[in-house]
Amino acid sequence: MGLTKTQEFTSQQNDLANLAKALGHPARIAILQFLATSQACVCGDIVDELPLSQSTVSQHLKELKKVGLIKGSIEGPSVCYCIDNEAWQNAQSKMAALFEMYKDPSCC
Amino acid sequence: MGLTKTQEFTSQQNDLANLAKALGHPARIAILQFLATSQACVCGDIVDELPLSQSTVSQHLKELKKVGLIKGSIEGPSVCYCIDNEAWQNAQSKMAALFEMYKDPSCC
DNA sequence: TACCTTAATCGTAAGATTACGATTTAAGTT
DNA sequence: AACTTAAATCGTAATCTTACGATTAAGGTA
Repeated sequence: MGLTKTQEFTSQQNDLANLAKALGHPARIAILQFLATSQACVCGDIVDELPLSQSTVSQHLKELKKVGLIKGSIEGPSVCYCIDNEAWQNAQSKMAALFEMYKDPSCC
Repeated sequence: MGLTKTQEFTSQQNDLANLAKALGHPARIAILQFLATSQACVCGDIVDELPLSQSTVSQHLKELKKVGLIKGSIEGPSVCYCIDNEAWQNAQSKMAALFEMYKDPSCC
């Protein structure tokens, strides 16, 4: 098959899974870390920072844009990328909420 | 190709990506939520809780075991599943650390 | 021993992901 | 208009993922 049974789960579960999926590649983690630690917007020198080709990096950026974590604004001939603050906060709290569901181990 | 260039990234980036990947499916989110909210260990009635076949659920459980988030102990004819407290705490702080890298938006 | 239950594994099909080179698109420059 | 630069998209190949039915393995019961 190969296709997830999305409709069988809640939208919260799907949202969180999609967010996690977007974080599920070291290149995308690296991109986010790079954007998070750079003070200003980054005008596309992300390709030079990563050990991947331009087209592959562009594909990863697309994935991150899809879940809203980053946004790109056209700045002359290049594109400036930065983290979307609102989406970032939202993702942070959603992920935190998952981990906070489990507290002390009542057994095992 | 289809294979991730793991060796080109740091082990921290790979670890976090693998963790996120494990969370990147609504069924696995559902399993974790189920285990997290149930007080005691769950003796394999997870299949009944999910809209998936027994073999598919078993496969998802395997993925979660692979990253250590859950563990299963044989209890007679069935298996008791629960969240691995240490791995859970570890995952929580790793994920939190990622989100804490970005603070206030310096631009955009 | 034969039977039943529970869960893992096998085999397989459909589809998604990752990666790259090549091409296209868009904006600025000469 | 022709050229350069930056980034998205296209086309494609290899591999991974998701899902299910069928089978196997392990443990308990009649």
